[in-house]
Amino acid sequence: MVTSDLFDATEVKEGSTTMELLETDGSLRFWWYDAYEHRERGSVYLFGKVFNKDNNSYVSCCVAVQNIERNVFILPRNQASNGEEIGLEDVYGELSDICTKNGIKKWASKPTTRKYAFEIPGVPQEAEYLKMVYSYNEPALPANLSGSTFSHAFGTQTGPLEHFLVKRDIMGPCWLEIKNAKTSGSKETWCKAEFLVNNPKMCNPYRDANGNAPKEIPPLVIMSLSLRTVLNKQKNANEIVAASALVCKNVKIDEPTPIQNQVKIRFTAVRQLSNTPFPPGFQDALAKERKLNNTTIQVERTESSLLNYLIARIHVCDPDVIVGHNFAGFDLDVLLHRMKALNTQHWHKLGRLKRKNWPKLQAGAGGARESTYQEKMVMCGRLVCDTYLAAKDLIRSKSYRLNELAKSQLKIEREDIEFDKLASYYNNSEDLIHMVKHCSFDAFLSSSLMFKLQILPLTRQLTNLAGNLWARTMTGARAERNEFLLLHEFHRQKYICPDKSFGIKSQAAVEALDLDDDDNAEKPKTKSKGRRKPAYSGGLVLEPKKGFYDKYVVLLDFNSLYPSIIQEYNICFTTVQRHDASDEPEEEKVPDIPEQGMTQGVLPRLIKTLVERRRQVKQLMKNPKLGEAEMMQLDIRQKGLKLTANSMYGCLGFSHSRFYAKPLAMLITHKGREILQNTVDLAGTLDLNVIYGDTDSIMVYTNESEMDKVKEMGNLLKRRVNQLYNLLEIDIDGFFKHMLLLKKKKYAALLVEEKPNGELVETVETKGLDLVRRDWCDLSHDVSNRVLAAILSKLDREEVVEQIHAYLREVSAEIRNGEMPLDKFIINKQLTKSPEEYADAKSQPHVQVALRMREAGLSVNSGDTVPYVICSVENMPSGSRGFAERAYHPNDVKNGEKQLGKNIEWYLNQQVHPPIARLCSPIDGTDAAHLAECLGLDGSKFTHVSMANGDGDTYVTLESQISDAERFKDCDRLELQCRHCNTKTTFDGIGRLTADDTMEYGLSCMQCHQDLFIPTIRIQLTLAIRSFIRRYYEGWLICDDPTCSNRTRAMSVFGRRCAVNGCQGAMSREYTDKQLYTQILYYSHALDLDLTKKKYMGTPHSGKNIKKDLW
RNA sequence: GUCGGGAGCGU
DNA sequence: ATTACTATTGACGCTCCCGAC
Ligand SMILES: [Mg+2]
Ligand SMILES: [Mg+2]
Repeated sequence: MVTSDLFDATEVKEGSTTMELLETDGSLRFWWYDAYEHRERGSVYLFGKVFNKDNNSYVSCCVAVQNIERNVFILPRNQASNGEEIGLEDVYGELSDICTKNGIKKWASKPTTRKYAFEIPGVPQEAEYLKMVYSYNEPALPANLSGSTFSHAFGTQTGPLEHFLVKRDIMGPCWLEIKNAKTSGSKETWCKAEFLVNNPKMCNPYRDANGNAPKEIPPLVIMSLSLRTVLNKQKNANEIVAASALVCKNVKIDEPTPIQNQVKIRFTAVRQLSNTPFPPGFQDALAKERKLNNTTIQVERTESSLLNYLIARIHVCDPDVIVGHNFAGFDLDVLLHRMKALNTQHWHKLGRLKRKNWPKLQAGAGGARESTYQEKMVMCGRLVCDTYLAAKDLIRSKSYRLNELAKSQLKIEREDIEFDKLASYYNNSEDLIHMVKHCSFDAFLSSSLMFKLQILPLTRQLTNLAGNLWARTMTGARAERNEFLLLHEFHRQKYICPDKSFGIKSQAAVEALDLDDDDNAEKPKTKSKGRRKPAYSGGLVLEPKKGFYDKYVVLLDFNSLYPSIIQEYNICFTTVQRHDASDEPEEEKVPDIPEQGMTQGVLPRLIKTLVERRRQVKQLMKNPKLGEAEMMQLDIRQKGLKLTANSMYGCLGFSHSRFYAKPLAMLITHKGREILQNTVDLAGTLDLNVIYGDTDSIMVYTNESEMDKVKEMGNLLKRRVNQLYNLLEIDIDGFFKHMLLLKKKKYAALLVEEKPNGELVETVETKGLDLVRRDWCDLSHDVSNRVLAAILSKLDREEVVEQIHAYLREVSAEIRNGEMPLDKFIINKQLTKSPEEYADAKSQPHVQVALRMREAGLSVNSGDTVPYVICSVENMPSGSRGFAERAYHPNDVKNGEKQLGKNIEWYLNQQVHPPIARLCSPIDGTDAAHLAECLGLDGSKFTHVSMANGDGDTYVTLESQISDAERFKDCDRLELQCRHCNTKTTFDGIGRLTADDTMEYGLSCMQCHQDLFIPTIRIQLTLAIRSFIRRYYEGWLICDDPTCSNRTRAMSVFGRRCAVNGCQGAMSREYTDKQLYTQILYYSHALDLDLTKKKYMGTPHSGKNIKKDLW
């Protein structure tokens, strides 16, 4: 081993007691993964593992780094108010006074050059600062400090941990080489080994002889916890009745070892309920169970003894990671509440730092909501891996309860025990055993989930990229990760970074306040719940050409658009000029892109390295000889790099970020819109039919069925687009054989992929439809899926409609017969606040159900998904108070307490029909009314399309599906007067069938067969079109009730309701926009040369592009 | 139709 | 000597449902 020769064994004097832990040169090699800062003392406790050579195993270890010093950068003013020059001595003088006033006794300073590129106006790009160094033992300088000789003081609030990590360039969990580590006299932690370092510079990331960081990391001890509680209503406390743990002693997180192959230990502790003895036969049943499953089941009399047992086991196992489903939102707070109430000794063994004082706990029974910051701090030294939080971050699911995740991720059925009835399990021994096993099983499930979702490797990767705390990555703090990444990078480049703003107003807060003052009368900034009103405009979404496409659509998509824009245009804090001195009022102006020759900014370079590293990793992954473990490691790396690059943009626009830079975010989205629009325009010039596009993608309808031609068209556009940019790249993302495009962000398509062997594989891709949303029940999903499958199939359109109708009749009968299980009727909705915080709870089913659950003693918090079923209640209290009153929890319905029945008609009307109607809206041959009838519903509520379809949506209909004769049968023919014979005849288009069944082409009079004069045609056509447009805008409305003959142009105040007394009909346009569209389309077709050519495969004798002339 | 409230998909 | 404290939210764009008026 090569060591730095500056510090060698001579420096290490003590260590005889820890000889087995130190290296031969006396240094300590330590893999750290968590830290705790002691702000006032300027010390940081690093937690991690060291190798114990005595018994060849790793032990937990803490290194307390002391004497971390504050660094404050003082920016001198150019001139004093009296115009005199200011020297650093003047600044020093004023600073001395300020220090005395603030009680700072010892400090040092020296001039230092630093750069600045952030949002505080008036700070020069580069300047000589007075760098002030002093101990954290001394008081902090006030935030936003300034004086007569200096304008700013940076870094006054920076804590020791951030300072240490940034200065030492420590990027997440890694091996550290610690010199001069001393064994600490007093044990401050529960770690097996403990050291002190009195100089932070003694801690450095360990590099091997080649200057690389070692790849291997120590195995971790992972403990999964699961609790069972009973709500004591008198004391309003969740009391613990059982606790289970599953410990994996030797987890190599970089290897994909499934949980089955891990070395595991299990134990469970269960106690009596109050002072009632266990049910008869329980001890015998336990003995049997222990033998059968070879597990430890500890029986305790009281909650207090149960907790003592648990804490003791935790201490012995000394886990590095604690796993639990909703551990941070429930178990942790409950444990702390109970240990405090029962005065449990050594409660702080839950974490690894010894404590004298209790943190402030959450109000309430315990486990009511996410743990407080201080509560989480108790855990320091042990990482908390909350599978509930992680799952929310990593996957989309209908619900994030353990049941659902076990089923979808692990393919394991978990029994749904109703925790509000937990006490009843104490009635007999079988039930109690069952409950104990269930508790233990949950510990297993949540560990399994952790392994399956690869939570530890992924979060570690992200942490290593950003250089923050692993424990923070695990709680999901995305913005903070990004801050650390930038903090590290800008510090390396000798920039002064923006300070974290606490109470004081940040740039963003000031801005927000200004806005509020300006238009106070306007609507509040928050549109709904926590979601704010947008601060600037985002991606461009093209108006879709709605309809069904039965030939190939090509999807092209820019590869990570926003990161690429940052690189392409060199967008960075350091490059974009944005302190607009000229124009004060127009704050919303998008800044200009930096000049071409400007040196590459920090941000673009950062992104570039991320992208390049990802490319390398993906290259490595192509190696077929890779083992499973290596493949997994590479894939995690690749994912982490992508996530990190992509999150950069979002954080620029985040108003609470330290690196908030709205102008940069605005510039990026502005360029994004510009790029997409340019792409659309370019496609237009290539005669490609762009049917849709969203932010970074466009879809082109090829009107081709042959893959080769389709590819050719896609590649043509791809080539032409990519010529325009240096780095930015568009790529073909897929080919859709059929596609149903309903609305912006809502479509389904048949994706065709070519396998390496040339075989074509079709998969259905569904975006945004009700099908993919959890707030529609499975019944709705199932029916929609079937209908969608029919629509996307290659069947004749008529057959499709027939099939759909038949299926709907069949399924509605099935539903009415009660053949559907209850599960199919469950609707899931998330709570975005605590249930009692809803102002209008009465009209919201999920809130109603949540409140009822809470009343039953269940924990329901903000962020939980609430399942409910809409029932038909026989004796509704006077006045139908809305459907929310009829919402019940599925368990209540199952138990049949109040004889609840699913409200079949409600489901058919509200859950099945609307999504189906939306899916079928572009499909000819059916409509909402018809679909309703098939479902056995009252179809008359829906306007018949034959009468009027005033919805305003026009659909692309397929030339191949409908003959022109059919489509244009209701259109008025074009009447043209001939200059030669002066007769007015009906002109049937430039290609037409004459009476003797022969084809006739060209612009000639039907009577005298002389050529028609083009300007006359133009005038007559214009007049005709105008008359139709006028007819449309006259806006005659008719009632759709056949018995009512109301025809009016007056728009009712009741919207579409018919104004005639007693009439229940709805008003709709007599002449609809669809009719107008079809009419104009007819004229266009009648005179379109290309279409006529295609249609009749002939050669017209008059060869001019008539269409262009006329329009 | 408007406003308000509530869902959560999309990029 | 002890204690308290923030406060923890990536962005924007686009439907869809309920209710009152
Ligand atoms: Mg993309
Ligand atoms: Mg895309």
